[in-house]
Amino acid sequence: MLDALGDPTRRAILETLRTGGPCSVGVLAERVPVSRPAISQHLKVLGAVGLVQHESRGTRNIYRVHQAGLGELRSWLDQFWGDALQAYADHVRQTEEERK
Amino acid sequence: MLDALGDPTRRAILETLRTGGPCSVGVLAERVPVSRPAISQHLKVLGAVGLVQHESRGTRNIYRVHQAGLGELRSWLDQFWGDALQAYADHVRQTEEERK
DNA sequence: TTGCTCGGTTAGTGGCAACTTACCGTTCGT
DNA sequence: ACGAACGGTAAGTTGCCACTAACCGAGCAA
Repeated sequence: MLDALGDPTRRAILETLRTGGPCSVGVLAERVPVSRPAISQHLKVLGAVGLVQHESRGTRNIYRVHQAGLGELRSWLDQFWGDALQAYADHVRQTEEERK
Repeated sequence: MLDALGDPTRRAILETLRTGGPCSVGVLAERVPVSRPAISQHLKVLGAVGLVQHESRGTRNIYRVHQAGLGELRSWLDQFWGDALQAYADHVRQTEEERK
């Protein structure tokens, strides 16, 4: 998930799909400065983690961003946020007690 | 930001700081299966993007997760989410009109 | 069917980044 | 002041991954 978002090219693909709406692989290859096979490989990765969804229309595949992956990221972030605050509070309390 | 979160070892460091609370570099090196210099380098990266904060206490540096970076990630995610929905709605409306 | 376009797959290469080893500055205890 | 512990930095190596070139299958039009 975060591994998928770690690559700048994959983020550029997502950005293109976000701002321009769903489009085909060929169009993506025109807008993102890498070859078409590279686009395919990145779309495979993005699809595996649920960040992208595709729909066959004739010979061309239309890709769009998929909210499922974004939702997973959001819940992960919320959990991380809460736990970090909790752990920090615990740590403060613990060091307070050690000071006594 | 997302580049920093793209590395598994860095996520392990954050996970350790999250669950165990703030701790020193040496302790982190014990809990995460990499050498101490590697920990230092990763902490440098995490600190550069505001995901981690450190505080010198004697010779040892205590690191903890910093909410600033998490907040930035959250706002980015929220914006991305909204724009994706908007772009999708636009695309649906556009294809509807093309169908006529 | 034949030709054409679109796109996924494979093989191979190059570059980057994560890791370790060695070194050095800093700070505390004795 | 001396030694030890802690941690950041430099240099060097290795492994992985992003990329391209070449190939192949699938669907549409003539």
